[in-house]
Formats: sequence, structure tokens, C-alpha cells
Amino acid sequence: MAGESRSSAVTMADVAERAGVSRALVSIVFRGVVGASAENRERVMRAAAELGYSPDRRARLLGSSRSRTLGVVFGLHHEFHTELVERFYQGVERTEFDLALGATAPTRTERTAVQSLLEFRCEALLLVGPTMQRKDLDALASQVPVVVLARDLRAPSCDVVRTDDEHGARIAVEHLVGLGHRAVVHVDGRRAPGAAERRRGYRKAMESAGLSAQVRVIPGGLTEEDGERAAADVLSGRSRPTGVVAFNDHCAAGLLSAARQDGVAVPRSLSLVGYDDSRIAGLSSISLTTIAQDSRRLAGAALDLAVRRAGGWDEPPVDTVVPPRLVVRGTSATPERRR
Amino acid sequence: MAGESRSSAVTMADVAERAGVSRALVSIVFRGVVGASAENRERVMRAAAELGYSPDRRARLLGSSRSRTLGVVFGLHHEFHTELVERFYQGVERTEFDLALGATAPTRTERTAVQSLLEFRCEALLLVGPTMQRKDLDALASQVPVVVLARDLRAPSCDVVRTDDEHGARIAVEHLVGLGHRAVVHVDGRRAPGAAERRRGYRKAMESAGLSAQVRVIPGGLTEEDGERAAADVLSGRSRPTGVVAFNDHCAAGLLSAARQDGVAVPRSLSLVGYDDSRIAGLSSISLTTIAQDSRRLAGAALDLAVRRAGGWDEPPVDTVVPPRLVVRGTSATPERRR
DNA sequence: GATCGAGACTAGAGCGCTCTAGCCCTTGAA
DNA sequence: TTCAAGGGCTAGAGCGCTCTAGTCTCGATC
Repeated sequence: MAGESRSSAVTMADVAERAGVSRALVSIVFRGVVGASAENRERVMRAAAELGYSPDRRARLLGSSRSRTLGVVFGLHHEFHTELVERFYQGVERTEFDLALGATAPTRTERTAVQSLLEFRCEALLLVGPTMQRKDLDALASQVPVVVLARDLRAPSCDVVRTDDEHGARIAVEHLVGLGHRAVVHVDGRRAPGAAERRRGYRKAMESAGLSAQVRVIPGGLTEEDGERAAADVLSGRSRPTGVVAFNDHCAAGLLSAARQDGVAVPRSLSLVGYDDSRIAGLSSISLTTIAQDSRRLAGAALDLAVRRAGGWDEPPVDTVVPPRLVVRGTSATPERRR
Repeated sequence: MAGESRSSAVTMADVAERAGVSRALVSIVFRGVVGASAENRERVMRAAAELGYSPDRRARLLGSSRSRTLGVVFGLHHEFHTELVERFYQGVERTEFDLALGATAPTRTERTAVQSLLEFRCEALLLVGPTMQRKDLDALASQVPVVVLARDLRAPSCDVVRTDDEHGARIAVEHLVGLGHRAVVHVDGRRAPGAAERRRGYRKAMESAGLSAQVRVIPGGLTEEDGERAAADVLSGRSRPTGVVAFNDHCAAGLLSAARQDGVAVPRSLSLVGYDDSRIAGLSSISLTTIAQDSRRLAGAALDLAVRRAGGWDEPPVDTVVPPRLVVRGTSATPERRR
């Protein structure tokens, strides 16, 4: 058969034969455990290289009772999810585990992704921003250790790692107040996940700054269109604010483009803070000051939990909250003096 | 051990016992092949459901000599790559194969990704926009069937599926000319992959339209900053063009923001066409007319090739070229009458 | 009534590893 | 000298499936 010339199946036995040792010894060498002389170790590696051998993952996993695999379910098109995945890859190198990716997309459900990861016998699952129903999540968590990221759950049946959204909104406000703003409004996310926390953070921060009288929450949303719509409320009226904390970057971008179209100079006449540090915030034509989630710590904490759970750690679910940080770009500045 | 209460290992043997049949029969049922009575099929499925059994992928793959797995190497942060991955998922359902993802990121090399997929004994590899050196690619292709997407190779050692960039630039020009533009310039991508083809497409289209005299290529680049820089060239001078075909969307976005800052109305005074249909093109504040790659056909063609190669198809490498299409948004319109 | 064939089912040998048990040898302490 | 300890190595039994080569049953055919 023509295909035979390709790698074909060079197995551990072939390597063993060529190196003149037993299969078991080859296994020892490839697992990197003690029990082989330096000489033989070298011999085996050479033989393997000559034959182009690489161990068969499937067999390897089957042989040991543990799969040493962590499953990650993430949204293929969510930039923040993919950022977390990258962090996972980085973090997992320090462990004895490997990662298996299960992507989610408009045409591929979480259910499908989870199913396929389960077939690989992952020892724990990392779910990034899962949208599945609560009862499905609970059911899953009873089958396999689960760590949920970026979704707030009350009374969780599994570990949760998330960003402190209240704190995020707070530091956004503090940034503006620190620059000298007093009239700072919040364009919120209505009922989106996280919206309530951000609203609360905004309110509390304003109160702490002695600006209770200035508190004003304007209904917004998640999209640019929502931001554009909210712009009407923000910009009209006598009491135009000098600072806006928006629910997220897209909303802020809509607001920004509407403001500029109205001839309002940003940041000279209006400062704007987004949320998420999504890619558009970094575009030079937008250059949005925003709140960034600490993907590194989020991923690190989640990975740590997953590994411990996989190792049999059996304590009640843990809720880990990571503070976000401010990223200052071009849409925030000292307010101009008016009147 | 505490972990035992979780799924633990329920195997085919457990299902067989519960259903009162042999393991082999359970296998037959789960593989969905003929050879089991309706009654027993039902019995087995019921037993499996009761036990919460799902077949072990690792063992399954090991048992059959073929892995029935296609590996995909893609850039985690490239939106176009992830779009292709989604298409792959869709397409692969119609086949007998499964997908294994190997993500690439700034901190994770293609080499690592390929290595891990190879350990899974993928029967073919789909490389999306691979950046590895030519000789590494050739070496890889000699080990396992490889299909390369979105990278132009001359005299390839493997199948290539790509977009017809020359054609893309051509239809961008034709769109503008069709709207009545005559002074159409091209802000190019210098030496970026695809830049030469797009330049050629622009030139040829202009010539076909009888506008050879208007041909003008301005050095650009891939980023917004490149676009902003090119804007100076485009907008200055007596002979300002009415239409611009940019190398890509980011370049076009930079151009757009610079033009607007200069008080040039888009699309009234200047029409702009980008390339790639990236996410920013769809942002309402940008709303860029652009050229979209046909991810569906690209993925379909690549998948088809991979499956055939995996099946032992052994013809010389195939080069598949897919035409892109125009996406009209808000940055292109009939030119205003001047003078 | 013997023969055949098809369908339903099973036994059991792999697949390529891991890992335990045990062998052989050398070394150092008793 | 004896024995324990331990390093280096191997045999061989799994791991949970797939798949070939059967066996058995039953009804149709000659």
C-alpha cells in the first residue's frame, strides 16, 4: 500500500529492538522516570530518533489509568476566551497534564464540546463562560470535577473563578474622579451578566468619593448601537457629564463615535472608560481607556483548582475572585474647565 | 477513594453484563454497524444510559488501526482562523472523522501544536496559515498528509487551499468603477503575504476598465498606523482620488479615521474598500465595504482533501483557489460631482 | 431430509502503551 | 561469609476498545 512509506506505525517495540533493549525500558526512558542507565537512555533516544518514533498518546493514556488530560470548553470567537486558553497552555506546562480543547461556536453547542471531551476521559473540565443551564452544569459537576470561569454562580456545585466586576467599576470611577471629574455617569448593561455588579461598583465608588448627588445610571447595553442610543441621553440636557463609565468596550465605542459625530471632543470635553479591554479598545482610532480582566491570574487560579481536583482533592466548591486592572489609553483626561 | 462516586470507569463490559449480552455486541451497537437485532440494540442503549456509559475514545482509537481524527493547527487569536475552525466542525460532521485542535499563539509554537497532534495519530493535518519554514513543512508533509490553508506556496509538497487574492482586488476595483469612480488608488501591503497578488489584481482590473492612466499604488501596510500614514499620500495633492482599495481592513480603518479627521466625508467624498471582512469591518462606527474570503468553501475544500488523503488517495498535490466576494457596507458610494 | 445461507451473536486476539512483580548483579554492612 | 539493599532491567498482565473468525439458529431451497 502506498501509504506505508509514510511514518506508518513505528512502535515502542521497534525502538526496543533497534536499541537492543526491552520495551519496558523504552517506556521507562520515554516517561522520564528513574531506572535506566545513562548509556541505555542515550541508546534508546538515538534509536527513536532514527526511526522517527513518537509515543502514541492514545495508547499511553489507555495504559495508565489516568488520562492526564484537562478539558477546556471555550467560545471560539470570544477573544477573551481565546486569551484564557493561551494562558492555560502556558500554565499547563508546569504540570503533568495536557490540554484538550473543546470549542464552542454558533453552530457547535457546549453540549457537543463537553461530550467529546468526556470521551477523552479528561480528569477535569475548565468551562469558560459556560451558558448551559444550571441543572446541566450541576449534573456535569457530579460526573467530573468542573471549574467555571467568567460566570457568576450562586451556591455553586463546582469551583468558580471570576473577575470582581464591582471592583472593576469602582476603579474606573476612581480613575475619573482622580483626574478631577465630578459629574460621572454610568451607561449600564441592563440585565447582562455582570451588569448588576458593575452598577453597584459605580454607585459605591461615587458614594465613597462623596459624589452621591452625581450618581446617574443610564440604560445602555452590550453593543455599539446601545452605546449610540445612550449617547443621546448622555450628551443632551444642561447637565452634561464630563465622565462616562460604560458597561463594556463596544458600548463605549458606540458612545465615542456618536459623541465625536456631535462634535464633542474626547477626551477634552468628555472622558470615557470602557470595560473588558477587548481588541477594539486597542485600535488606534478608538484607543479606549478600559478595565482589563487579569487573564493570567484567572487562568492560573482555575488551572490550579482543576489540577487539585483531578488529584482527588475533595473540599467544598471554592469561589475565587480576581481583581481587574485599569488600562489607561486615550479617552480619559483631566476635564476641561467650563462656564 | 472519594473519586469513585464520580463516573469512575464504567466500561463496555459493565454495559454488556447489564444488558445480558457480550462485549462484542455492545461494540456493534455503539459503532452503529449492522449485526444486532433491534431488540438487543434497544437493550444495550438502555443499559448504557442507566450506567451513564460513554465509549472511551482512547481505547476506541487504539483498537481500530485508524484514528479517524483530523488535526487542525490554527491561530487562537486570528479571527479568520477561528472562523475556519468552526466551518471544519460543521463539515466534519458529514464524515466519519473527528477533529483535534492544536492551537497556536504567541506563546505556543506551531511546532508544539503539530507535535501534540501527531501524538494523537491524526490521519491528516489541516494547517491554517502556517508560518513554519518551507523545509519543515515539506518534512511534515512527508510524514502525514497535510493540507495548507491561506498560504500561497509554489511547487507545494502538499495540498493548498487558498483565496484568489488577485480576483479579490479585482472585484473591489470593479465595485468602485461600477459606482462611477475613475480615480481609484491602491494602498498596498508592501511585502505582506498576498500583497503582490492584490496589487496585480488592482492593476489588471484598472487596465480592463480602461483606466491604465489612473493606476497608482501607494505603499501601505497591515496596520491602522500604516493606513494613517498612507492617508497623507492619498489625501494630499491636487489629484485626490475618489476611491481607495486598501490592502486590508485595518489599513482601511486607519485611512478612514485619518480622512474623517481631515474633514473628508466618507463615502461622500471618498470611497473606501477594505479586505478580509474582519470583525472591525462590521463595527457600526466603521462599517467598511470589504472583500470577504469564502470561509465555507475554503474549509469545505480543505476538509474534502484531507479526508481523501487520509483514505489513501495518492495523487500529486492539488492547488485549490476559491474566489472571494464583495461585502458592501457604508464606505462606498457613487462619487460626488466635483469642479 | 439434507444443504445452504444469512443473520445474530460471541470468543478471543490484538492495538501500543503502562506498570507491577520479580530477576540478576553489585555493594556495603553485619 | 551472609544478607539486605538497591540499581538496572525484563516479562507479562492489563487498559477498554475493535475486529476477525468463528458458532448457532432458523428458514428457504433442492
